[in-house]
Amino acid sequence: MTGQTKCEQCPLRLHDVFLKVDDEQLGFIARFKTGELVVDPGATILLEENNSPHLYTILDGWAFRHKQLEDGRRQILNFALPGDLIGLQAAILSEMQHSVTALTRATLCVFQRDKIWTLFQEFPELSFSMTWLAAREEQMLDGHLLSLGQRTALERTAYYILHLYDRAAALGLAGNNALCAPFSKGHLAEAMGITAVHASRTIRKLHERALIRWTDDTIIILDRDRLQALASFESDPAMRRPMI
Amino acid sequence: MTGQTKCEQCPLRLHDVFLKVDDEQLGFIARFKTGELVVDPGATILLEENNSPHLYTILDGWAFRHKQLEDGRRQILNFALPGDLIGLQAAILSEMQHSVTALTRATLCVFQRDKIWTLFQEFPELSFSMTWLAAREEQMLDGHLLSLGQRTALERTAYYILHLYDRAAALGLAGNNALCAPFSKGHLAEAMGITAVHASRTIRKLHERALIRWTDDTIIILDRDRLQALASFESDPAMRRPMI
DNA sequence: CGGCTTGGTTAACTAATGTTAAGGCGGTTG
DNA sequence: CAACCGCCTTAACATTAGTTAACCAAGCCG
Repeated sequence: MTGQTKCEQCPLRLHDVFLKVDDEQLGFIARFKTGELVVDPGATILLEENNSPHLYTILDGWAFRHKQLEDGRRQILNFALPGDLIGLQAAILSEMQHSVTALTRATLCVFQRDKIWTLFQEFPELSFSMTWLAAREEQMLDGHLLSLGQRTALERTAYYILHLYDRAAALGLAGNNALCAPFSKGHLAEAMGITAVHASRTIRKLHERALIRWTDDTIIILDRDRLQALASFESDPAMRRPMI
Repeated sequence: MTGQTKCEQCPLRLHDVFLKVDDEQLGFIARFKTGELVVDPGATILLEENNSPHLYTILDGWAFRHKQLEDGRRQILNFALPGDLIGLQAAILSEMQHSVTALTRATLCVFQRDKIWTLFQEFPELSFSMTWLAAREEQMLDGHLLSLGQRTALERTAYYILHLYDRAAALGLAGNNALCAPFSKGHLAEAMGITAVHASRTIRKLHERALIRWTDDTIIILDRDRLQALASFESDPAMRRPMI
């Protein structure tokens, strides 16, 4: 492993949301990791159709997965935070049907896709973790699908803010009802499947109802109970999770 | 294995969309399978919150995954066809956040969730297959998310019909541009996140433009090219896939 | 047979969301 | 400093989709 951050001293892994791995697994991960990638905000990490030989774990920073129609309409599928695995579809299905773009300056651990088979053969725990991560992404997408299909723009906005707040908070990136948002309102609109104009109207409504305050790059949840009720949001039980 | 269909003589597995497995793996699958479940149309296979000890593969019939808001608004997340794995989220994350309901009379292979760990330890190929299936479901959800977020009701309808036609056709359940649809227009509406009334209007428009014909339970694609263009649908490359 | 339910259709009307356009504000750059 | 750009906001207006309600047809059941 050639990157600057040694897996054995990974600062992210110290966080207690992540399950501990034994030394043997950690050793494999260290060998699996072939480098580190640092990207600027807005940089493309993975491009649809463009079959990348890499698999990544976000070590630091935010990114987002997105997909577009021929005419340019774009949908943000999900945001990706530290600890999230990126490029699994390409690695497993050998076909990437979406792109990934960095939202902030981000650091990524780079894994060689062709070693993934060794992982499955020699490390059942890590194979399980990989499936776990895929199943969890699926679960998040299920939630977003419910949101896009059934919630109104107002409910959707409330839901999405809570969703992101909770994910960030689990990593210590948000707390005290304050989320330092690295994304623009336009990004949020794209994730919710509404126009930026309508997102603006909708966010204003949440302000007027004194549910949130969004100034500069910080979203403050003023009344979580009412926000949750509006969104009919159910927070995920706190749960430790694997990280590769 | 106690079910009526022996894995070694599984009729579904004969289909050439499915990758062949060696005898050792097949033997494990046979032991992993603890029974067979036959359900009537409309029967609940898995219920949200209700932590089931089972994992299923659809052997025959159609089902759908869905999720609802407190007030009853319901979203169909995806349809499930023969060969699809059901309940992976519950098995891996020990938490089911959606329900699964049979659309037709369906036969399911029942697997014991607690044996899944043995699978990961002893059968790397099958572990890989499990991740493959999870990644593929994720990919389909990505597609639906793009659809709900960005396509109009008309485009979405065109997209969804093509999506289901292709999935069914890969299994020999559709062909010659005819799909024998086991779902109602209302189901399709729920999958697309529009009301049944609006779905009716939308389907009528597709009729008027001579793109499809939907009589009784059969959807006929009259002009695939134009339908694809309308939806800006890109068909998936034909690909063999694993089945457990 | 007759009434009931389910799924579907249609129309008229209402509400939600998209579109277009104009302008503001902060940051950057020549 | 001025010009410009990205991001956001607002308003007026257009379009899409949701709601309600009436009606049909088919299947089912007492």
